[in-house]
Amino acid sequence: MRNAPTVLHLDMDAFFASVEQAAKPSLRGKAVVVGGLGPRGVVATASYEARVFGVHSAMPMAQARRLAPNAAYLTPRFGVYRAISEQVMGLLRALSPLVEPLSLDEAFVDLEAEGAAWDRASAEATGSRLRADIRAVTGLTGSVGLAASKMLAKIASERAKPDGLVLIEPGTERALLGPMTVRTLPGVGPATGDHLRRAGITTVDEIVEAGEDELVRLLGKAHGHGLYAMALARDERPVVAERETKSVSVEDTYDVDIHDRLRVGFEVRRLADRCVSRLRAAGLSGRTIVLKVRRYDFSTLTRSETLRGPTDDPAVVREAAARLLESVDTTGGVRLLGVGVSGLADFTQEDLFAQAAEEIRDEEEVVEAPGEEPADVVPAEHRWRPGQDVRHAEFGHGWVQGSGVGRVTVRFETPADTVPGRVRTFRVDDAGLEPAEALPLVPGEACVQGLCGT
DNA sequence: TCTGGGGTCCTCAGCCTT
DNA sequence: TCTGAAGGCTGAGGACCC
Repeated sequence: MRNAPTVLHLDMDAFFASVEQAAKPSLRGKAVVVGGLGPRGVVATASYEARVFGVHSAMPMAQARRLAPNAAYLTPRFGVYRAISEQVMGLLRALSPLVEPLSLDEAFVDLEAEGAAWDRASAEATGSRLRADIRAVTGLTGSVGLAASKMLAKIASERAKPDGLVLIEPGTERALLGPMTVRTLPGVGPATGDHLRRAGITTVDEIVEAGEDELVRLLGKAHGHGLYAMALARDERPVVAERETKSVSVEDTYDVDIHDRLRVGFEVRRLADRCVSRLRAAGLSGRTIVLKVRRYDFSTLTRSETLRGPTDDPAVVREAAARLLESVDTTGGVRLLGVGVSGLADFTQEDLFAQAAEEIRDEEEVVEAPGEEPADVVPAEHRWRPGQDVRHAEFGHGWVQGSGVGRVTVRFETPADTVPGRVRTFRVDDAGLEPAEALPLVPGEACVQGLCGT
Protein backbone atom coordinates (compact mmCIF):
# COMPACT_ATOMS: atom_id res chain seq x y z
CA MET A 1 0.00 0.00 0.00
CA ARG A 2 1.19 3.51 -0.73
CA ASN A 3 2.08 6.00 1.98
CA ALA A 4 0.05 8.90 0.56
CA PRO A 5 -3.75 9.15 0.13
CA THR A 6 -3.62 9.18 -3.67
CA VAL A 7 -6.41 6.75 -4.54
CA LEU A 8 -9.63 8.65 -5.14
CA HIS A 9 -13.08 7.09 -5.10
CA LEU A 10 -15.96 9.09 -6.53
CA ASP A 11 -19.55 8.15 -5.78
CA MET A 12 -22.32 10.30 -7.23
CA ASP A 13 -25.04 10.95 -4.65
CA ALA A 14 -28.30 9.04 -5.30
CA PHE A 15 -27.34 9.32 -8.96
CA PHE A 16 -30.46 8.34 -10.94
CA ALA A 17 -32.81 10.12 -8.53
CA SER A 18 -30.61 13.25 -8.47
CA VAL A 19 -30.61 13.40 -12.27
CA GLU A 20 -34.41 13.25 -12.26
CA GLN A 21 -34.64 15.99 -9.63
CA ALA A 22 -32.25 18.20 -11.63
CA ALA A 23 -34.24 17.60 -14.82
CA LYS A 24 -37.65 18.06 -13.23
CA PRO A 25 -37.94 21.15 -10.98
CA SER A 26 -41.23 19.95 -9.48
CA LEU A 27 -39.36 16.96 -7.92
CA ARG A 28 -36.63 18.95 -6.17
CA GLY A 29 -36.75 18.38 -2.42
CA LYS A 30 -39.30 15.57 -2.92
CA ALA A 31 -39.13 11.82 -2.43
CA VAL A 32 -38.17 10.27 -5.80
CA VAL A 33 -37.84 6.56 -6.49
CA VAL A 34 -36.35 5.26 -9.75
CA GLY A 35 -36.70 1.63 -10.76
CA GLY A 36 -38.82 -1.00 -12.49
CA LEU A 37 -42.49 -0.06 -12.15
CA GLY A 38 -43.90 -3.46 -13.09
CA PRO A 39 -45.36 -5.81 -10.46
CA ARG A 40 -41.93 -7.39 -9.96
CA GLY A 41 -39.81 -4.25 -10.16
CA VAL A 42 -37.20 -3.26 -7.61
CA VAL A 43 -35.80 0.12 -6.56
CA ALA A 44 -32.67 1.19 -8.47
CA THR A 45 -32.14 4.46 -6.58
CA ALA A 46 -34.10 6.42 -3.99
CA SER A 47 -33.52 10.14 -3.34
CA TYR A 48 -32.41 11.08 0.16
CA GLU A 49 -35.93 12.39 0.80
CA ALA A 50 -37.30 8.91 -0.01
CA ARG A 51 -34.67 7.18 2.14
CA VAL A 52 -36.17 8.95 5.18
CA PHE A 53 -39.19 6.64 4.73
CA GLY A 54 -36.93 3.57 4.69
CA VAL A 55 -36.85 3.12 0.92
CA HIS A 56 -33.52 1.85 -0.40
CA SER A 57 -31.92 0.24 -3.44
CA ALA A 58 -32.87 -3.36 -4.32
CA MET A 59 -36.10 -3.12 -2.29
CA PRO A 60 -39.18 -4.54 -4.05
CA MET A 61 -41.10 -1.64 -5.59
CA ALA A 62 -44.35 -2.78 -3.96
CA GLN A 63 -42.73 -2.41 -0.54
CA ALA A 64 -41.38 1.03 -1.45
CA ARG A 65 -44.87 2.15 -2.45
CA ARG A 66 -46.23 1.07 0.92
CA LEU A 67 -43.47 2.95 2.77
CA ALA A 68 -43.61 6.11 0.65
CA PRO A 69 -46.98 6.22 -1.11
CA ASN A 70 -46.60 9.88 -2.06
CA ALA A 71 -43.15 9.63 -3.64
CA ALA A 72 -42.69 10.11 -7.39
CA TYR A 73 -42.08 6.76 -9.08
CA LEU A 74 -40.13 6.91 -12.34
CA THR A 75 -38.66 4.43 -14.82
CA PRO A 76 -34.91 4.78 -15.40
CA ARG A 77 -33.67 6.81 -18.40
CA PHE A 78 -30.37 4.99 -18.91
CA GLY A 79 -29.44 6.94 -22.04
CA VAL A 80 -29.47 10.18 -20.05
CA TYR A 81 -27.59 8.67 -17.09
CA ARG A 82 -24.96 7.29 -19.46
CA ALA A 83 -24.44 10.67 -21.12
CA ILE A 84 -24.00 12.44 -17.77
CA SER A 85 -21.76 9.64 -16.55
CA GLU A 86 -19.54 10.22 -19.61
CA GLN A 87 -19.23 13.89 -18.68
CA VAL A 88 -18.16 12.92 -15.15
CA MET A 89 -15.72 10.25 -16.37
CA GLY A 90 -14.26 12.89 -18.70
CA LEU A 91 -13.51 15.10 -15.70
CA LEU A 92 -11.85 12.14 -13.96
CA ARG A 93 -9.73 11.33 -17.00
CA ALA A 94 -8.54 14.92 -17.04
CA LEU A 95 -6.98 14.19 -13.63
CA SER A 96 -5.31 10.93 -14.51
CA PRO A 97 -5.15 8.34 -17.29
CA LEU A 98 -5.80 5.66 -14.66
CA VAL A 99 -9.57 5.78 -14.16
CA GLU A 100 -11.45 2.59 -13.27
CA PRO A 101 -15.22 2.99 -13.71
CA LEU A 102 -17.21 0.59 -11.49
CA SER A 103 -20.64 1.62 -12.76
CA LEU A 104 -22.32 4.69 -14.21
CA ASP A 105 -21.98 6.58 -10.94
CA GLU A 106 -18.76 5.30 -9.38
CA ALA A 107 -15.07 5.19 -10.24
CA PHE A 108 -11.58 4.91 -8.81
CA VAL A 109 -8.81 7.28 -9.91
CA ASP A 110 -5.08 6.80 -9.35
CA LEU A 111 -3.97 10.39 -8.65
CA GLU A 112 -0.31 9.42 -8.51
CA ALA A 113 -0.20 8.19 -12.12
CA GLU A 114 0.06 11.61 -13.74
CA GLY A 115 1.18 13.60 -10.72
CA ALA A 116 -2.31 14.98 -9.98
CA ALA A 117 -1.57 14.47 -6.26
CA TRP A 118 1.39 13.24 -4.21
CA ASP A 119 0.53 14.06 -0.60
CA ARG A 120 -2.35 14.90 1.68
CA ALA A 121 -2.66 18.57 0.72
CA SER A 122 -2.50 18.04 -3.04
CA ALA A 123 -4.94 15.10 -2.87
CA GLU A 124 -7.45 17.12 -0.87
CA ALA A 125 -7.16 20.09 -3.24
CA THR A 126 -7.68 17.81 -6.26
CA GLY A 127 -10.71 16.18 -4.66
CA SER A 128 -12.31 19.52 -3.82
CA ARG A 129 -11.70 20.88 -7.29
CA LEU A 130 -13.21 17.75 -8.82
CA ARG A 131 -16.38 18.10 -6.76
CA ALA A 132 -16.73 21.74 -7.84
CA ASP A 133 -16.17 20.81 -11.50
CA ILE A 134 -18.78 18.05 -11.36
CA ARG A 135 -21.29 20.48 -9.93
CA ALA A 136 -20.48 23.10 -12.57
CA VAL A 137 -20.69 20.69 -15.51
CA THR A 138 -23.60 18.46 -14.44
CA GLY A 139 -25.37 20.39 -11.68
CA LEU A 140 -25.07 17.26 -9.51
CA THR A 141 -23.14 16.41 -6.35
CA GLY A 142 -20.69 13.62 -5.79
CA SER A 143 -18.87 12.37 -2.72
CA VAL A 144 -15.13 11.84 -2.75
CA GLY A 145 -13.04 9.45 -0.68
CA LEU A 146 -9.25 9.70 -0.57
CA ALA A 147 -6.97 7.04 0.90
CA ALA A 148 -3.92 4.94 0.22
CA SER A 149 -5.89 2.00 -1.25
CA LYS A 150 -9.07 1.27 -3.17
CA MET A 151 -10.84 -0.36 -0.24
CA LEU A 152 -10.16 2.57 2.08
CA ALA A 153 -10.97 5.22 -0.55
CA LYS A 154 -14.35 3.55 -1.01
CA ILE A 155 -14.99 3.44 2.72
CA ALA A 156 -14.00 7.13 2.86
CA SER A 157 -16.46 8.16 0.14
CA GLU A 158 -19.19 6.22 1.91
CA ARG A 159 -18.51 8.28 5.04
CA ALA A 160 -18.44 11.46 2.96
CA LYS A 161 -22.00 10.98 1.68
CA PRO A 162 -23.85 13.01 0.74
CA ASP A 163 -21.95 15.83 -0.97
CA GLY A 164 -18.72 15.61 1.02
CA LEU A 165 -15.05 14.70 1.01
CA VAL A 166 -13.29 12.43 3.49
CA LEU A 167 -9.58 11.64 3.56
CA ILE A 168 -8.19 8.72 5.52
CA GLU A 169 -4.71 9.56 6.72
CA PRO A 170 -2.21 6.74 6.08
CA GLY A 171 -1.28 5.14 9.40
CA THR A 172 -4.76 5.58 10.90
CA GLU A 173 -6.46 2.82 8.89
CA ARG A 174 -6.29 -0.05 11.40
CA ALA A 175 -7.73 2.02 14.22
CA LEU A 176 -10.51 3.25 11.96
CA LEU A 177 -11.46 -0.17 10.57
CA GLY A 178 -11.22 -2.14 13.82
CA PRO A 179 -14.62 -1.36 15.36
CA MET A 180 -16.48 -1.41 12.03
CA THR A 181 -18.83 -4.26 11.14
CA VAL A 182 -17.51 -7.01 8.89
CA ARG A 183 -20.06 -5.93 6.28
CA THR A 184 -17.93 -2.82 5.69
CA LEU A 185 -15.30 -4.94 3.96
CA PRO A 186 -15.71 -5.53 0.22
CA GLY A 187 -16.82 -9.07 -0.52
CA VAL A 188 -18.77 -9.53 2.71
CA GLY A 189 -22.44 -9.74 1.81
CA PRO A 190 -25.43 -11.20 3.67
CA ALA A 191 -24.28 -14.83 3.38
CA THR A 192 -20.66 -14.31 4.47
CA GLY A 193 -21.79 -11.84 7.13
CA ASP A 194 -24.12 -14.50 8.58
CA HIS A 195 -21.45 -17.16 8.35
CA LEU A 196 -19.01 -14.99 10.31
CA ARG A 197 -21.64 -13.97 12.84
CA ARG A 198 -22.38 -17.62 13.60
CA ALA A 199 -18.67 -18.02 14.30
CA GLY A 200 -18.87 -15.10 16.75
CA ILE A 201 -17.20 -12.61 14.40
CA THR A 202 -19.03 -9.32 13.85
CA THR A 203 -16.32 -6.64 13.72
CA VAL A 204 -13.16 -6.16 11.70
CA ASP A 205 -11.10 -6.41 14.89
CA GLU A 206 -12.63 -9.84 15.55
CA ILE A 207 -11.53 -11.01 12.09
CA VAL A 208 -7.96 -10.06 12.98
CA GLU A 209 -8.25 -11.78 16.38
CA ALA A 210 -9.62 -14.96 14.80
CA GLY A 211 -6.50 -15.23 12.66
CA GLU A 212 -5.88 -16.10 9.02
CA ASP A 213 -6.09 -19.89 9.42
CA GLU A 214 -9.52 -19.66 11.01
CA LEU A 215 -10.75 -17.34 8.25
CA VAL A 216 -9.55 -19.79 5.60
CA ARG A 217 -11.22 -22.65 7.46
CA LEU A 218 -14.50 -20.72 7.60
CA LEU A 219 -14.59 -19.19 4.13
CA GLY A 220 -12.20 -21.12 1.92
CA LYS A 221 -8.79 -20.24 0.56
CA ALA A 222 -9.34 -17.26 -1.72
CA HIS A 223 -11.98 -15.52 0.36
CA GLY A 224 -10.27 -16.27 3.69
CA HIS A 225 -6.84 -14.93 2.74
CA GLY A 226 -8.36 -11.93 0.96
CA LEU A 227 -10.62 -10.95 3.83
CA TYR A 228 -7.89 -11.29 6.44
CA ALA A 229 -5.67 -8.95 4.41
CA MET A 230 -8.51 -6.44 4.07
CA ALA A 231 -9.14 -6.55 7.82
CA LEU A 232 -5.48 -5.58 8.32
CA ALA A 233 -6.11 -2.69 5.89
CA ARG A 234 -3.82 -4.38 3.38
CA ASP A 235 -5.17 -3.84 -0.13
CA GLU A 236 -2.68 -3.87 -2.98
CA ARG A 237 -5.22 -3.95 -5.81
CA PRO A 238 -4.14 -1.44 -8.46
CA VAL A 239 -6.48 0.96 -10.24
CA VAL A 240 -7.06 -0.71 -13.60
CA ALA A 241 -8.22 1.45 -16.49
CA GLU A 242 -9.11 -1.21 -19.05
CA ARG A 243 -11.19 -4.21 -18.06
CA GLU A 244 -11.81 -6.99 -20.53
CA THR A 245 -15.41 -8.11 -20.81
CA LYS A 246 -15.72 -11.75 -19.73
CA SER A 247 -19.35 -12.43 -20.61
CA VAL A 248 -22.40 -10.86 -22.22
CA SER A 249 -25.92 -11.75 -21.16
CA VAL A 250 -29.52 -10.61 -21.27
CA GLU A 251 -32.37 -11.64 -19.04
CA ASP A 252 -36.01 -10.79 -18.53
CA THR A 253 -38.26 -11.18 -15.53
CA TYR A 254 -41.88 -11.62 -16.57
CA ASP A 255 -44.76 -9.85 -14.85
CA VAL A 256 -46.60 -13.18 -14.72
CA ASP A 257 -44.98 -16.63 -14.64
CA ILE A 258 -44.88 -18.34 -18.03
CA HIS A 259 -46.34 -21.85 -18.07
CA ASP A 260 -46.68 -22.47 -21.79
CA ARG A 261 -43.66 -24.43 -23.00
CA LEU A 262 -43.97 -22.99 -26.51
CA ARG A 263 -43.92 -19.46 -25.16
CA VAL A 264 -40.84 -20.31 -23.05
CA GLY A 265 -39.11 -21.52 -26.21
CA PHE A 266 -40.11 -18.36 -28.07
CA GLU A 267 -38.77 -16.12 -25.28
CA VAL A 268 -35.47 -18.03 -25.15
CA ARG A 269 -35.00 -17.48 -28.90
CA ARG A 270 -35.75 -13.77 -28.51
CA LEU A 271 -33.24 -13.47 -25.67
CA ALA A 272 -30.64 -15.32 -27.72
CA ASP A 273 -31.11 -12.80 -30.53
CA ARG A 274 -30.82 -9.84 -28.16
CA CYS A 275 -27.71 -11.34 -26.60
CA VAL A 276 -26.08 -11.79 -30.00
CA SER A 277 -26.92 -8.19 -30.95
CA ARG A 278 -25.08 -6.99 -27.85
CA LEU A 279 -22.20 -9.36 -28.52
CA ARG A 280 -21.81 -8.09 -32.07
CA ALA A 281 -22.12 -4.46 -31.06
CA ALA A 282 -19.12 -5.07 -28.79
CA GLY A 283 -17.22 -6.80 -31.62
CA LEU A 284 -17.06 -10.06 -29.66
CA SER A 285 -17.86 -13.72 -30.09
CA GLY A 286 -17.97 -16.51 -27.53
CA ARG A 287 -17.73 -20.28 -27.06
CA THR A 288 -19.94 -20.99 -24.06
CA ILE A 289 -23.70 -20.50 -24.25
CA VAL A 290 -25.50 -20.21 -20.91
CA LEU A 291 -29.22 -20.57 -20.29
CA LYS A 292 -30.62 -19.24 -17.03
CA VAL A 293 -34.04 -20.19 -15.69
CA ARG A 294 -35.63 -18.88 -12.52
CA ARG A 295 -38.65 -20.92 -11.63
CA TYR A 296 -41.94 -19.97 -9.99
CA ASP A 297 -40.45 -20.69 -6.54
CA PHE A 298 -37.42 -18.43 -7.20
CA SER A 299 -35.07 -21.40 -7.50
CA THR A 300 -32.54 -20.58 -10.21
CA LEU A 301 -30.71 -22.97 -12.42
CA THR A 302 -28.22 -22.56 -15.22
CA ARG A 303 -27.31 -24.88 -18.08
CA SER A 304 -24.35 -24.29 -20.31
CA GLU A 305 -22.75 -25.74 -23.39
CA THR A 306 -19.29 -25.06 -24.76
CA LEU A 307 -18.96 -25.04 -28.54
CA ARG A 308 -15.90 -26.08 -30.53
CA GLY A 309 -15.15 -22.49 -31.43
CA PRO A 310 -16.40 -18.95 -30.74
CA THR A 311 -19.54 -17.77 -32.51
CA ASP A 312 -21.64 -14.65 -32.91
CA ASP A 313 -24.13 -16.35 -35.20
CA PRO A 314 -27.69 -15.81 -33.93
CA ALA A 315 -28.84 -19.15 -35.33
CA VAL A 316 -26.06 -21.05 -33.51
CA VAL A 317 -26.78 -19.33 -30.18
CA ARG A 318 -30.54 -19.82 -30.61
CA GLU A 319 -30.08 -23.55 -31.29
CA ALA A 320 -27.70 -24.04 -28.37
CA ALA A 321 -30.07 -22.21 -26.02
CA ALA A 322 -32.97 -24.32 -27.27
CA ARG A 323 -30.98 -27.55 -26.67
CA LEU A 324 -30.16 -26.40 -23.14
CA LEU A 325 -33.82 -25.64 -22.50
CA GLU A 326 -34.72 -29.26 -23.30
CA SER A 327 -32.90 -30.36 -20.13
CA VAL A 328 -34.89 -28.02 -17.88
CA ASP A 329 -38.20 -28.82 -16.25
CA THR A 330 -40.39 -25.72 -16.50
CA THR A 331 -43.64 -27.19 -15.23
CA GLY A 332 -44.93 -24.93 -12.50
CA GLY A 333 -43.89 -21.87 -14.48
CA VAL A 334 -40.85 -19.65 -14.94
CA ARG A 335 -40.49 -16.05 -13.76
CA LEU A 336 -37.14 -15.26 -15.42
CA LEU A 337 -35.27 -16.41 -18.48
CA GLY A 338 -31.77 -15.40 -19.53
CA VAL A 339 -29.27 -16.19 -22.26
CA GLY A 340 -25.57 -15.41 -21.99
CA VAL A 341 -22.33 -16.02 -23.84
CA SER A 342 -18.94 -16.38 -22.13
CA GLY A 343 -15.50 -17.60 -23.13
CA LEU A 344 -15.25 -14.47 -25.25
CA ALA A 345 -12.84 -13.80 -28.09
CA ASP A 346 -12.17 -10.65 -30.08
CA PHE A 347 -12.98 -10.86 -33.73
CA THR A 348 -10.07 -10.34 -36.07
CA GLN A 349 -10.30 -7.68 -38.73
CA GLU A 350 -10.73 -10.32 -41.48
CA ASP A 351 -13.62 -11.86 -39.61
CA LEU A 352 -15.33 -8.51 -39.48
CA PHE A 353 -14.89 -7.98 -43.21
CA ALA A 354 -16.06 -11.47 -43.97
CA GLN A 355 -19.17 -10.96 -41.92
CA ALA A 356 -19.98 -7.44 -43.00
CA ALA A 357 -22.16 -8.67 -45.85
CA GLU A 358 -24.01 -11.13 -43.64
CA GLU A 359 -24.72 -8.55 -40.94
CA ILE A 360 -27.67 -6.92 -42.64
CA ARG A 361 -29.30 -10.21 -43.54
CA ASP A 362 -28.86 -11.50 -40.00
CA GLU A 363 -30.26 -8.33 -38.46
CA GLU A 364 -33.36 -8.81 -40.58
CA GLU A 365 -33.55 -12.43 -39.48
CA VAL A 366 -33.48 -11.31 -35.88
CA VAL A 367 -36.39 -8.98 -36.38
CA GLU A 368 -38.60 -11.26 -38.38
CA ALA A 369 -37.32 -14.79 -38.25
CA PRO A 370 -39.53 -17.17 -40.23
CA GLY A 371 -42.15 -18.83 -38.11
CA GLU A 372 -41.81 -16.37 -35.23
CA GLU A 373 -44.89 -14.78 -33.74
CA PRO A 374 -45.43 -11.25 -34.99
CA ALA A 375 -44.38 -8.52 -32.57
CA ASP A 376 -47.28 -7.21 -30.53
CA VAL A 377 -48.58 -3.81 -31.46
CA VAL A 378 -47.76 -1.53 -28.51
CA PRO A 379 -51.01 -0.18 -27.03
CA ALA A 380 -51.09 3.63 -26.91
CA GLU A 381 -51.19 3.60 -23.06
CA HIS A 382 -47.87 1.78 -22.97
CA ARG A 383 -46.11 4.31 -25.17
CA TRP A 384 -45.90 6.71 -22.23
CA ARG A 385 -43.70 5.73 -19.29
CA PRO A 386 -43.52 7.76 -16.05
CA GLY A 387 -40.52 10.09 -16.23
CA GLN A 388 -40.23 9.99 -20.02
CA ASP A 389 -39.36 13.22 -21.88
CA VAL A 390 -42.03 14.50 -24.25
CA ARG A 391 -42.73 17.54 -26.41
CA HIS A 392 -46.14 19.02 -27.14
CA ALA A 393 -46.76 21.15 -30.21
CA GLU A 394 -48.46 23.82 -28.12
CA PHE A 395 -47.00 23.53 -24.60
CA GLY A 396 -43.36 22.65 -25.33
CA HIS A 397 -41.06 20.33 -23.35
CA GLY A 398 -42.32 18.22 -20.46
CA TRP A 399 -42.31 14.79 -18.88
CA VAL A 400 -44.87 12.06 -18.31
CA GLN A 401 -46.25 11.98 -14.77
CA GLY A 402 -48.48 9.05 -15.41
CA SER A 403 -50.83 7.37 -17.85
CA GLY A 404 -53.83 5.10 -17.81
CA VAL A 405 -57.46 4.70 -18.94
CA GLY A 406 -56.72 6.39 -22.24
CA ARG A 407 -55.13 9.49 -20.70
CA VAL A 408 -51.56 10.69 -20.20
CA THR A 409 -50.64 13.40 -17.70
CA VAL A 410 -47.69 15.65 -18.55
CA ARG A 411 -45.89 18.28 -16.50
CA PHE A 412 -44.42 21.00 -18.68
CA GLU A 413 -41.09 22.14 -17.25
CA THR A 414 -37.38 22.13 -18.11
CA PRO A 415 -34.22 21.82 -15.98
CA ALA A 416 -33.69 25.60 -16.23
CA ASP A 417 -37.03 26.39 -14.54
CA THR A 418 -36.93 27.49 -10.93
CA VAL A 419 -40.58 26.78 -10.16
CA PRO A 420 -42.62 23.66 -10.90
CA GLY A 421 -44.28 23.64 -14.31
CA ARG A 422 -47.98 23.25 -15.10
CA VAL A 423 -49.69 19.91 -15.48
CA ARG A 424 -52.02 18.95 -18.34
CA THR A 425 -53.77 15.75 -19.29
CA PHE A 426 -54.22 14.52 -22.86
CA ARG A 427 -55.66 11.54 -24.67
CA VAL A 428 -52.89 8.95 -25.09
CA ASP A 429 -53.17 9.35 -28.87
CA ASP A 430 -53.04 13.17 -28.83
CA ALA A 431 -51.57 14.20 -32.19
CA GLY A 432 -49.57 17.07 -30.69
CA LEU A 433 -47.68 14.88 -28.20
CA GLU A 434 -44.47 13.08 -29.08
CA PRO A 435 -41.46 11.52 -27.29
CA ALA A 436 -38.54 13.96 -26.96
CA GLU A 437 -34.81 14.02 -26.26
CA ALA A 438 -33.68 14.89 -22.74
CA LEU A 439 -32.49 18.47 -22.18
CA PRO A 440 -29.05 19.26 -20.66
CA LEU A 441 -29.20 19.68 -16.86
CA VAL A 442 -26.96 22.75 -16.92
CA PRO A 443 -27.94 25.39 -19.47
CA GLY A 444 -25.13 26.40 -21.79
CA GLU A 445 -23.09 23.26 -21.11
CA ALA A 446 -21.66 21.62 -24.19
CA CYS A 447 -24.17 19.21 -25.64
CA VAL A 448 -23.40 15.55 -25.20
CA GLN A 449 -24.98 12.68 -27.01
CA GLY A 450 -28.44 11.98 -25.76
CA LEU A 451 -28.80 15.24 -23.89
CA CYS A 452 -29.60 17.66 -26.68
CA GLY A 453 -32.23 17.84 -29.30
CA THR A 454 -31.12 17.63 -32.91
C1' DT B 1 -43.77 -9.20 1.27
C1' DC B 2 -41.59 -10.64 -2.37
C1' DT B 3 -37.32 -10.34 -4.25
C1' DG B 4 -34.18 -6.51 -11.47
C1' DG B 5 -30.36 -6.69 -14.65
C1' DG B 6 -25.68 -7.18 -15.86
C1' DG B 7 -21.72 -8.49 -14.45
C1' DT B 8 -17.36 -10.93 -11.71
C1' DC B 9 -15.16 -14.37 -9.06
C1' DC B 10 -14.90 -18.66 -6.42
C1' DT B 11 -15.76 -23.54 -5.34
C1' DC B 12 -16.70 -28.12 -6.25
C1' DA B 13 -17.43 -32.29 -8.84
C1' DG B 14 -16.71 -35.11 -12.75
C1' DC B 15 -14.17 -36.29 -16.66
C1' DC B 16 -10.20 -36.54 -19.54
C1' DT B 17 -5.32 -36.37 -20.65
C1' DT B 18 -0.61 -36.70 -19.58
C1' DT C 1 0.03 -52.51 -19.73
C1' DC C 2 -1.75 -50.87 -15.50
C1' DT C 3 -2.15 -47.45 -11.86
C1' DG C 4 -2.18 -43.18 -9.60
C1' DA C 5 -1.30 -38.27 -9.26
C1' DA C 6 -1.72 -33.85 -11.16
C1' DG C 7 -3.73 -30.55 -13.80
C1' DG C 8 -6.92 -28.63 -17.22
C1' DC C 9 -11.50 -28.19 -18.88
C1' DT C 10 -16.42 -28.18 -18.34
C1' DG C 11 -20.70 -27.54 -16.00
C1' DA C 12 -23.41 -26.03 -12.07
C1' DG C 13 -24.24 -23.21 -8.31
C1' DG C 14 -23.44 -19.54 -4.93
C1' DA C 15 -22.03 -15.04 -3.33
C1' DC C 16 -21.24 -10.47 -4.18
C1' DC C 17 -21.30 -5.79 -6.36
C1' DC C 18 -23.58 -1.63 -8.31
